[in-house]
Amino acid sequence: MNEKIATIEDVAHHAGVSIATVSRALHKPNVVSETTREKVQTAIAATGYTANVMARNLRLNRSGMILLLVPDIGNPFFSAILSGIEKGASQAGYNVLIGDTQNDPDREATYAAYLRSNQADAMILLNGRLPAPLANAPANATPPVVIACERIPGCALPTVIIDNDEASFIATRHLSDLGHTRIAHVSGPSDNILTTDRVAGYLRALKTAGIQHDPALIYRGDFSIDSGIAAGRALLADPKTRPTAVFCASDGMAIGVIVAAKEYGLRIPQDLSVVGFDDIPHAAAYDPPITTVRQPRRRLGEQAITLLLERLGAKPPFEKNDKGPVIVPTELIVRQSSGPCPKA
Amino acid sequence: MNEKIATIEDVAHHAGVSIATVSRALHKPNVVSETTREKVQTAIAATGYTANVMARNLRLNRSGMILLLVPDIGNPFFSAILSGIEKGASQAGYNVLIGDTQNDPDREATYAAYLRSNQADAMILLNGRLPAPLANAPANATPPVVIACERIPGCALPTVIIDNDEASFIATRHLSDLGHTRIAHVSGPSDNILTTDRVAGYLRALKTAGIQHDPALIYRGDFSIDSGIAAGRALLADPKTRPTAVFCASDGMAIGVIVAAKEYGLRIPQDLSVVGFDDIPHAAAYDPPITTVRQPRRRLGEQAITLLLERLGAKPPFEKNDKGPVIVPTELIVRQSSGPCPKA
DNA sequence: ATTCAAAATGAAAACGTTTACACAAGGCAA
DNA sequence: TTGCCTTGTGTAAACGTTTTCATTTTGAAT
Repeated sequence: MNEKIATIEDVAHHAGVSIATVSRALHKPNVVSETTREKVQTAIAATGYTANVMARNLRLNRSGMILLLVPDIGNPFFSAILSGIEKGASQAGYNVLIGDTQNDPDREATYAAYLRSNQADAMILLNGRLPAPLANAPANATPPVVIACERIPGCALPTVIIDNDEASFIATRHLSDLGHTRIAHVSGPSDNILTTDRVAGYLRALKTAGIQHDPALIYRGDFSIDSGIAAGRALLADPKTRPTAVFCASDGMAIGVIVAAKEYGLRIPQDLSVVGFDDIPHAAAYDPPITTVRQPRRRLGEQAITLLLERLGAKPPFEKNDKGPVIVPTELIVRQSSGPCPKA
Repeated sequence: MNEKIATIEDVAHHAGVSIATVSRALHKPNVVSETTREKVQTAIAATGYTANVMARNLRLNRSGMILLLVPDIGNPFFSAILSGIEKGASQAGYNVLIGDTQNDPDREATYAAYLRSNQADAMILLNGRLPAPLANAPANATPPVVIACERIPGCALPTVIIDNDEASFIATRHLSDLGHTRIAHVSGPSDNILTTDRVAGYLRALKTAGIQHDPALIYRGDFSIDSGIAAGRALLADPKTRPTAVFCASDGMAIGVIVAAKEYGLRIPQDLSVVGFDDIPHAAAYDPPITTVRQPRRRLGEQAITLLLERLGAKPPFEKNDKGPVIVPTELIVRQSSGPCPKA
């Protein structure tokens, strides 16, 4: 019962063979004879040997790690995406290392350096920004990187996204179809590509419906409940200019708007229709249950890891998809927070 | 512009020194002369050298990884804990590798083997169960493992938890103080130590208040919204036996109970008081805002990583705590989902 | 028996570091 | 001058694997 951890040499010694044979017995069983294979197996059992992964990785010049860059791991929105990625990666024998960048470019750069220093074999970006070291990389050899969630304009790397413009269009059209003409939009931070796309879809739907766009009806939030409350208070304060419907770029903000609406004594959806985005679990259990755009988050993660594994030459665990940016479909889930426009 | 990644040897060559000197210039700057140090620095800049972390780790026999075992990474409850751990770990130069066990003992064992195979230096358990390889470990040398969230009875490893019994006691007492005598409890899965502790606190509070315990008023859920809805339907169906207050072991279940209560036309809190557990962000924005026990989740993560870094001999980034299981304080947040017992 | 291909094995190099040890140069006291 | 400590540097071993290449063993065909 020696405390020292057994190495391949201990196994070799114990089995009376060379370390090369032990290694082969493990990784190329067909090339080693039946009898020695058994000897090695018993020796492994006897010594309690576990391969030192670091030594192997050094030799093979790989790390078995996939680095996942997330702006904020504390944000539950990413949980399901994460889960999908982790599932696929672990099936392919990879581990997922999560890098919480906190939207700090320095931290992004630090993590991106993991690729160079062999700490990670590949990377998935959930943060919608190309880390500096990558942006400067030579164009001839594309790094093993996949972008998910937010497309990066002008970046040729494999990408998996939802069609934010279209999803936003459909959600807004749902409201105009209900007869609403004063439809507000609570968007995300202005430097966010999601915001741009969703605002575009919103405006397109207004135009299609022949509704004149009122710039005062767009409020910039940050996806949080609190910013939704602020948006609601701002948009609903004046009964004269008050919209009859609000389309929010996140469910959290939709909840916030409803909280604010109740402060003003407005009933949902009789006095005000509210539509969210994401379909987080709480959207269905809210009072009233929230009409929202469902984002297939786990699916998004699965597609991202699939793209990456393809790129790495491993066999992807999920169904493959065509070339070009992969677009996972969204779905408008109509619940009780949206209804016909009240008579004036 | 050679595509090959620069090694320490390239740097040494470029600077006209030995690789040993380069290594020393990086890690023991005071032992190398000013002039060579500069030569090395320029050589590093010229070659774009980044140390191969795997080679270093092999040599140093460490991995720089802290393995975090989570039952389900898709569950947002863990997000904030995660965030606290990640912050502390990265400050101490460690990376956090998240292992999603999906409550599968096999996966737990697989991940626990990372410790042996040098893929991880230490481990934090969020899943309330000791992986098999650890349970069989020799008692003399305790592995670098910290347990968080759920205590493991009879396990001497460093642990950081909340006082579930006491928190539950206080929440229940809050209801009895409001005059309620028929107080139901929606608990978690029965094999969960959290459940045991919270039920105990609930019963203790009833006893203290001189309330006769009715076993029919305990419902087993699984912390999810859906199980809360089921609990609410079961407990509230019969107006004759209906409780006037429900204490739930999670906010999700509290929301579920409220959803069910509204189905029966019950007003919260006039007809029914509901108290939750965790204080997730949505609890405050629900209608009505939910009275709940706040779990300092980020704090919990911080304490866990602190304990672990202490164990590893690194200097902990957060304030140290005394010996014994660390107990992070909870707080009863009284909002509008709980009120006086209605007159009969 | 002899020969030869096939099969199985071992010796040793390589992966890129860190560090113990040896050594050279320089300064200072005798 | 000699000796000796100090300071800086280089040489080479070590970390635990995988894999190339050479060598041995096997077994069948002559």
